[in-house]
Amino acid sequence: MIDKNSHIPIYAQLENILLEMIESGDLKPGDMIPSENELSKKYSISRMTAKKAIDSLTIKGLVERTQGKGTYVCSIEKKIELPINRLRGFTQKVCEMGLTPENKVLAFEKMPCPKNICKILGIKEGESIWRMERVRQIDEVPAVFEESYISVKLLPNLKEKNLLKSKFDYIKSLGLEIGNSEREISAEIPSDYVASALKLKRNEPILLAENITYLKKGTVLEYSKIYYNQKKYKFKFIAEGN
Amino acid sequence: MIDKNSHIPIYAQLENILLEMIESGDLKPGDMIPSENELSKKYSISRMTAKKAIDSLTIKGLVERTQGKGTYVCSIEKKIELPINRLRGFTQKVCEMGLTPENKVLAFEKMPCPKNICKILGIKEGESIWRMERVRQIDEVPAVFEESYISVKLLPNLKEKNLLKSKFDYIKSLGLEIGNSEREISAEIPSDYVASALKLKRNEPILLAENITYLKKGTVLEYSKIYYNQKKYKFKFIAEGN
DNA sequence: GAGTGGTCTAGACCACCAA
DNA sequence: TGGTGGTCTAGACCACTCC
Repeated sequence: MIDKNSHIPIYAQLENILLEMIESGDLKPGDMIPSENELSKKYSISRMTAKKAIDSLTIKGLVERTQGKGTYVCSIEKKIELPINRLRGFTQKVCEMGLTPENKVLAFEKMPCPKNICKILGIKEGESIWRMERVRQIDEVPAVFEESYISVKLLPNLKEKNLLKSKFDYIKSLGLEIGNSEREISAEIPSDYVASALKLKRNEPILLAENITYLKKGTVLEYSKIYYNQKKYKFKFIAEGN
Repeated sequence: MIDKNSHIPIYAQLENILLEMIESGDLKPGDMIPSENELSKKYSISRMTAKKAIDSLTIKGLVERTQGKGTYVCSIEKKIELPINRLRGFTQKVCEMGLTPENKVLAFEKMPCPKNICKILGIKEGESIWRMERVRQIDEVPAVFEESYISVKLLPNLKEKNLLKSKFDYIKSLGLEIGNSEREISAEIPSDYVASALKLKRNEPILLAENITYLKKGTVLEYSKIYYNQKKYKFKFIAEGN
């Protein structure tokens, strides 16, 4: 079963063995997989090597580990669909569900604009900006972590309480017209800070969208980074054929 | 510097130390970071613990390791922009650059349709489908790995050579009109097979798009999974404000 | 208290790279 | 040949869960 003289590392071989057991249905969603001790005995390998194999399955999202309990094959949960090609996808979806989005504000501060963000927002170095961090959730389940930068000149009277509801609703209420957003999307391993804000384990990959949002008149309104929790949500849009 | 009695693991503390050295510019892109041996001596920790810290920086894309050479801070490379909201983003971009896309066909076979894919394609169980794997690249740099399923009934005369150029061009040449595609996007740790096809290291996160592509008349043309290489490419689209 | 995973160690052998 | 990272070991202590 495991060839210790193979050029393929033992942990990779064991990972493949477990993978096949999961894909073949030998191990079903919700089942506990053999413990590190069992595996190390069964295959005559060290516990650390067995752990490395299972850890790899963990970050791939196939199993879930709990200290004291064991390692279980992940269930295929029904995920909530969010349209990622709309700025207000989350707000819209939550409203459709008859709920209101809960926003937790983790940071709200006025600060001098750092060089790199000045360029993006098109303002002078040293000008004041708002820096905000929010977690947006439904039923205590975090959906997105949002880090956002807006010029103070544009929103001089912004208060933390305006962030508890839709930020764009507040902006619209000031008579500003919001245009489109350039969105760059990538897969990232988040910092421990972001991971814990989204209640995720270390080294789980997540979607990141970096956005430059414009006003209809063309000036830049906001630069933001949005981290999406894939555990409970899935992200869709339509790609055009032509 | 490192508190061995802290509830924060030593490897996480060391990772943060190195992270700050990189973010502060103390370690610049291209610089070699201290070796595992140096770090284990300096902080009186074991080499395995130092390795764990550096491995974490590796999957975050901050450093690159080479056996025999050392670990180096990643440079900020200029990436090629690909529009992810168009089915033919890659082909279009390559043409704009005055090149033709190079496609490598890794698999091309006729097979009975598995249950889950039957549902998606809207065909009967046991009907024949084409299963294809391609890597699409520019200058030997893989951009995307594509796994695709199409009913044989729709394309009875498909040949492997039709996959060397644009697949959609071939389909159009048959008089079929391609519509839009439902695209679900996620961040994933790829299998070792996909990672090596894209010339990536183990456990690096990548973007995955799962697509259901329709013909204009409404029937399903294709189910595909596209894995995007973020090392050299970045993926953009416009999100609508309203 | 028994079993689980989380961390850490000190040492080993290997493959790879550069000088 | 010496230094690097890649793998693996056998053992240790801990925190957690469940009974």
